[in-house]
Order: sequence, then C-alpha cells, then structure tokens
Amino acid sequence: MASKKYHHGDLKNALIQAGIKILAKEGVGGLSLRKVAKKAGVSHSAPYAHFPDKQSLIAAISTEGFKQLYAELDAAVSPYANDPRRQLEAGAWAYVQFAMNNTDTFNIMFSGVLEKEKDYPAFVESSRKTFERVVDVVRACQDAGVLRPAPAELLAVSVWGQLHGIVSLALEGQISHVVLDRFSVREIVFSALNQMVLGNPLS
Amino acid sequence: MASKKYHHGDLKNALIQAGIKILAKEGVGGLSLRKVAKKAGVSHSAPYAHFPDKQSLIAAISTEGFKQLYAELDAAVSPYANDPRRQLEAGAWAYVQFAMNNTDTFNIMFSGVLEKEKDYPAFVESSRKTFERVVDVVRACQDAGVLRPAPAELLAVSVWGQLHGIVSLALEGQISHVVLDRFSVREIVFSALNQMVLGNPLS
DNA sequence: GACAATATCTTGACGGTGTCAAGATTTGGA
DNA sequence: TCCAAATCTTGACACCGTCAAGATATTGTC
Repeated sequence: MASKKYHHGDLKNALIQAGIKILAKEGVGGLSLRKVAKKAGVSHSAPYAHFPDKQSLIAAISTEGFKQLYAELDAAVSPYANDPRRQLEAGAWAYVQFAMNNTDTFNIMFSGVLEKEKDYPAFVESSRKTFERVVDVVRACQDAGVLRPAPAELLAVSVWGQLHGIVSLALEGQISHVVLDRFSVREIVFSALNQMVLGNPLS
Repeated sequence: MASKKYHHGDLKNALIQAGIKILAKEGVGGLSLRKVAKKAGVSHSAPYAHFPDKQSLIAAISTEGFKQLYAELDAAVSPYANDPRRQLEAGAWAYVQFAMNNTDTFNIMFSGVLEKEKDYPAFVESSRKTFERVVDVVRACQDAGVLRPAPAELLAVSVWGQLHGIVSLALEGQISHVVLDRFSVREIVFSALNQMVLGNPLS
C-alpha cells in the first residue's frame, strides 16, 4: 500500500516499529537512527521530521514498551478480579516474563539509556499508568489481608522493586550460579514475594 | 613524574582512572575511547595496546566499581561484627549510597552496558566476591534470628534484589512523586527491608 | 655492551554515527 | 489557485571505534 510516494504517510509509527525490531535483533548497541531510517525505507535524516533527536525516538520506543507491559500486566491480572492473591502472583510473573522476553526493550525502559525521562510526557504517563495498575493490585491484596497494612503506594514500590531487582540482576548474569543451579527464576521470584505475603504462600 | 616519555609507564591504569572521571562527569553516553586517551595524554589508538576494545575498558572500569562497592560495603558492615541486625542495616544503606553517589558507575556495572560479562574473569570475580559478602551478612542474620531460615544464597538474592530494584527505580526516576513526596529514599528502603526482618524493625 | 624480539605508542585511514543546513516535493487550507 | 507548512532528500560536519603500518622504547639473551 502506498508503496513509493514521496511522503510516507505514517513514517513516525513506521520508525518506531522499525526501531523495536532492530532493538530486538541487535540490542541497544545496534540501534541507530540511520538503520531505523533505512529499515523504514527513507533517507538517513528523514526521522528528524518526526523526532528532534535519537533520544526522542528512544523515548517513543520505551513508551511503546510501557504500553505493552501494561497490557500484559492487565491481561494477566484481570481474570482474577476477586482473588487478589492470584492477581499478585500472575502480575508478578507477567512482569518477569516481559523482562525476560523483551530484554532490550526492558533495558531502554529502565536502564538509563533514556537520559531525561522527564522531558517526555508520554513516557512519564505510560509509566505512571503501569505503576497505578500495580498499586491497584497491592491495594486489593491489602484489603484481602494478603499484604500487610501500609501506604499502598509505598508497599507497591517495595513489591515492584523486589521484582524489578531480581529480574534485573538475572538479566545481567549477576545471580550466582550457586543459586541458579538450585533454583529456577520462578522459584527465586516467588520465594522473595512470599516474604511479603501473609498466610498461604504463593507458588 | 615521568612526564613526557614516549612510554607512559602505567597507561593501563591511567586509562581506567581517566575513564572513571569522564564517566562521572559526562555519563555513559559521554564515555569514548578517544576522550579517555586524550585525558591520559596519549594518541587516540594507544588504548589498543592495553584493551582489545571499548567493551574491555568498560569491563575494567566496572571491575573497579565492584572493588569500591565491596570496600564500602565491608567498611560499613565490619564495625558491627556481633550485631547482625545493624550489619544488615548499615550494609543495605551503603549499597544504596554507593548507587546514588556513583550513578554512572553503578549504571555500567548493572545496566547491560557491558554486553558479555562472562568474558571478563576479573569482572565476574569482583562481582562474585561482593555477593559473597552479602551472603555473609545474611547468614549472620539468620543465625541471630533476624532473617528467616532459608538457603542463605537464595535469601541473599532476595535482599540484594530488593535493594537493587528500589535504588534502580529511584535512579531512573520511576518512583512515583506520590511516594517521594511523603517518604525519603531511606524510608522506602527500610520499609521494604523491614518486611523481611523478624522482630524489632530496622530504622 | 650489542642486538633482536617484544611491548608500547603515533599516524593515518576506514566506515558508521548523530545532527544540521539547504533544497526538493507534497499536502492542506485560505 | 496559490501559498505556507509539513515532509523528505542530499550533502556536509565532527566524532566515534577499529585497524594497519610504522616509530620508539624496553627487555632478555649472548
């Protein structure tokens, strides 16, 4: 469709999608504006009509990552609307899965690749929305006596941080083989989460 | 000393130190082999006599970071050899402080900048040694009934992961202002750690 | 001490990068 | 219809990592 017009039609999105693919295939180090442009079939500086600089494209890709993360989180959690314990379990695992299945996207979202997050409102908003979903689950767990009483947002940072830390260390190869030889990532994650859970443990 | 010889004398270390300074001043994005070389007073490809490539220099800088982290951790923990609870408290806070005072070093150590960690034995060893120190503290806490019984390495991953996750999110600006308006990073960290601690809370 | 092997460092080149300026082309609104 | 704005191309610039060739210093051996 619209194969060879001078104007692309939807270049901005095409660039984002091309960027996502290159990121997945070649990693953060392999992501260049020029490759993205070539993949989208335009000249090397066409992207500047839609993004003021490379950071801005990275922000857009990261934002897309957050939307996907939110969607997967929500999809994992929604089926258990009246079972907070399972919501916590499913949501946590969805987060870990997302990180492990989209290593490089996870990286640009969370690893300082984007230098001035605050400058990108869409990024901030999509990340805020994701956090809100976590807070929802935490609050439900508190109401059901699955998590201890505490300011929900504070507890949410704790839970999210726990997941985020473990999966980050795992992706970095920083988890000792002494541990990895004996436990799966799933076991490590749930072992950690269970420290926070009151009553019956997760699995 | 030895100001203008053709041979530098200790270029390898000079390059690492120059790299550390540039990293601290200009961030990961500003770290280039050529700048490092210039700062050390040598030509742009002199580094190749000591490092096969840029990744290798990054590995050396990261290794230095781990040594510093280990030193600070050890210094914080050692004074309380017979008070495991305070060891945990002091060690945890030292970790967080290191991350916040050396943002960019922390970044290259843990954020996927180094792509094949396994290829750098010194890096792996210095990171392993740091983890061992954490395990020591965790074991002492278990013996004293401060942390629950469990495989010490597994619990150590949990504790380390918790700290690492929270401080990583904080550095990325991912912690909601709703939380930051009400709690300091120290409060967030200890609130999280206290979920793991049996008996009297930390502070 | 002489000399060869080796380690260290310089110079120069290559392709790839982000970014900018100038100009071409297309689109949309007055 | 016509012009302003949006979009895209071409060409240039400085910077980057890396490599090859050669200069210079150090070290080990006789």
